[in-house]
Amino acid sequence: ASQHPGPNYCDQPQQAVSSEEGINLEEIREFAKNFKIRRLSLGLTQTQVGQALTATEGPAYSQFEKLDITPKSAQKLKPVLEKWLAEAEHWNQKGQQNLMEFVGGEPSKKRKRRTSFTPQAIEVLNSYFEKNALPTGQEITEIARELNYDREVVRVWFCNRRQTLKNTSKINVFQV
Amino acid sequence: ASQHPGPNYCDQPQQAVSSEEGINLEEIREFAKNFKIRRLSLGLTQTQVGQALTATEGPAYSQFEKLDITPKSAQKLKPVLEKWLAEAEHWNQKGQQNLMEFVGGEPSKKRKRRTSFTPQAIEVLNSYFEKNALPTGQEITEIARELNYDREVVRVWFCNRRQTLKNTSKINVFQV
DNA sequence: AGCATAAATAATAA
DNA sequence: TTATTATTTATGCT
Repeated sequence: ASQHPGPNYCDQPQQAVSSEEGINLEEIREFAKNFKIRRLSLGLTQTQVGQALTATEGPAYSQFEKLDITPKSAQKLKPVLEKWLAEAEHWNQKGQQNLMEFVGGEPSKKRKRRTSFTPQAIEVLNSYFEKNALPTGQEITEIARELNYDREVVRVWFCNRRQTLKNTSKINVFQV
Repeated sequence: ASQHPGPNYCDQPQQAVSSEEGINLEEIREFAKNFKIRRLSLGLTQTQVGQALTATEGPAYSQFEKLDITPKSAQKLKPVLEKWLAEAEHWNQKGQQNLMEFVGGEPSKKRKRRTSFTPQAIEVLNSYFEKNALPTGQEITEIARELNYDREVVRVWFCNRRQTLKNTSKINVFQV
């Protein structure tokens, strides 16, 4: 029977999976149930919580809204939810206004939208890279200004460029 | 009849024709499909076309191929795309250099040939993956050597394998 | 003719 | 910096 014990793309989610990897689904379900009760006590809807969390924690947690999530993410999410809820309860004690403010108005730190460089920009970046793969902060700033891209985006581009160069070069200098 | 659920790039809205405004959606779909084929024949990426068009015509092309666009904009965009593409093809006839100049970028560097793993190799990879979805660099190197594949290819395989696992194996942990 | 997934690369975590 | 994730692109296949 042990032909393809592996992760199963095609099947419906099963009940008792994933005790592998040390993730305790039962525990997570228990937590979720409890979480719901406490959420309802605060008079919050799933949507409210989901949106608040997405705002503060980024889209990685957006699945919460859909209640559709992998065991792994669930594991990661649990402490975050716990902390968030505790905080919410704390504010609630000081009055519902405070709670609503906490839920409602956070600055959003979603994941940055993936920027796509124009072919021209890439050409320029590459020519700089050839000359110097490790530009100083000053140089980065200048390149960014020349290309009219955000400085941070340019900096990251150089990081990634070095990385892929390392990954793809056939001679693996760093291997033992 | 259990179908695989798979990533849910959910269904297209099934409006047949928005006949009110005399816009023929079917025709637009047809055009988009055709456009993609011609674009690929030129060796151009969506990004390249998008950027070139954004430069000359302003934004909102990228949504076009995905048909993620209102019928109205699509209608407006169609002739623009048609004209641009025809022109691109024209330049291409005079040599790829001309095309690239027209588009505005560097000559297309070819992408790595898609490697196809033998079923045996996949079996081995999967068995490794089951035991450990996150092998160290050292382990990757060894697996690659054992299977006689390029190390980078094996590394990427693990990346993608994690990715699809995450995308496909969702359970409703928060189910009540 | 569409799908599965290999490849590429921007963003983020550690 | 290195390692990994997230997102996009496009190729090889049926």
